[in-house]
Amino acid sequence: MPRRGPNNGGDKRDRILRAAVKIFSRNGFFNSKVSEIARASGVADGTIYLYFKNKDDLLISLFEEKMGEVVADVRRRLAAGGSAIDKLRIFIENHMDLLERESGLVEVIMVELRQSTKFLKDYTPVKFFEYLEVISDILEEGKREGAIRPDLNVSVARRAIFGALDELCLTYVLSGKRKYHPSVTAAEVCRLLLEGLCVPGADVGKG
Amino acid sequence: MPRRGPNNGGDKRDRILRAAVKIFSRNGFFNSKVSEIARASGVADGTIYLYFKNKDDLLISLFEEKMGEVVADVRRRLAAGGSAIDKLRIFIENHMDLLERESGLVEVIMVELRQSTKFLKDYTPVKFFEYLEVISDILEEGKREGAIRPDLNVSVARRAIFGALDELCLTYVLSGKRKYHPSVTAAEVCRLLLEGLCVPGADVGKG
DNA sequence: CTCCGATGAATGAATCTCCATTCACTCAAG
DNA sequence: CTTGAGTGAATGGAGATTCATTCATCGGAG
Repeated sequence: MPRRGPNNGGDKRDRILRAAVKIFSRNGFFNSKVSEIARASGVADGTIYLYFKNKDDLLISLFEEKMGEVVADVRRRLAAGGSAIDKLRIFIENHMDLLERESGLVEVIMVELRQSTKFLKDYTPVKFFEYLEVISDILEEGKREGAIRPDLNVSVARRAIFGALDELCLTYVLSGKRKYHPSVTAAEVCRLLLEGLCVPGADVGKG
Repeated sequence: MPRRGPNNGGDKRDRILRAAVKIFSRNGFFNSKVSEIARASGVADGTIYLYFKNKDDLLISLFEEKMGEVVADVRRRLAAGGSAIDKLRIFIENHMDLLERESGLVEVIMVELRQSTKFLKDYTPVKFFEYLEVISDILEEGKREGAIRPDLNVSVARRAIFGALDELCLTYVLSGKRKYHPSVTAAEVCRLLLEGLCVPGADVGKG
């Protein structure tokens, strides 16, 4: 009884997505076979095409749906309140911590999103932009509170912050997760971003 | 006379590499055909295999040799002297400026290097590490001069700096080079890195 | 209640396309 | 004549996608 019948339990689509995360993160999109994903999700090759238009669509759905969960989750954590600086800290810690909770997903996003954003025609990474929005929101709030420089260019800063975190996650993953534990790194980056590289009060030659 | 004969002028290998940069940056590694690169470099398909072991090797050679030139070039610019802070500024401006001078190369490195570092067995991006070394050297020098916080974790900071720059370059490229001119962005990032996000003297709640 | 045809989810072998790589051959130069 | 760089058509393998087929389930008829 548990094997056949239409839409056996309704979890097939999700099983496929989860398997895709695993396979894509292990081999990369181009080196992953649809048949591998089928095997890993306990489904026939053809079944994947009942739920996704094609291999590209599988990857895009993965980005949007899983990234959507990540955005919703971090928004929930931030809603708890606190100052903008607190929130930035929470955001950063949460980002680095994703590596432990959802390492496969983070790896796929880090490594494949660029490729896809650049080469897949008519794909806009909507949920990824939302993630960047979360950073903007925090920075703007910080300005209002007077904690963050009012002349900060938020749209450059949010990219810089994301880029820094992303690169550090990548380092962690590529090192076989041996160097720089996420929580240690998070603290270090927080300080770098908040205080900068210089010794307090040093003349930096503005301009 | 100019068409036939062994190693016609000795520039074939370089023509192939240059064409590869163009094609890979346009289509991505996996969507590029070896025959396209052959056509673009005015060479037969088989000729490519006289100079490179296979398609992967072509990409790796491209990374190492072109990146090597980039490293040598930035080192030359930095040798001029100045304070560590000046040098960091030069480094950042140079990095962002590469997008104008060598956009194809920068795009290939940004988009393909991650894939390759992660999935190509036994490939260590030596020249890329050297590029990171350049940042470390500047930061260490800054510590010695007393301009940079002595407790800064250099190996986290250099990755964060690279990541920030890389992401900003990517944004510029993906926006069709319409948003955030490199030189403007460079100035903004410099300030972010040197002074941080906060208003001077603000309490950040260290620890 | 039982039987039967309709439905459509699921399957996975077969197909179809694509492309990296090879290699038998060409020919300029020494 | 010999050498070997260069060629590009042919090959072989891979893997995305298709589709004819299977079978659990369901609803209506008897």
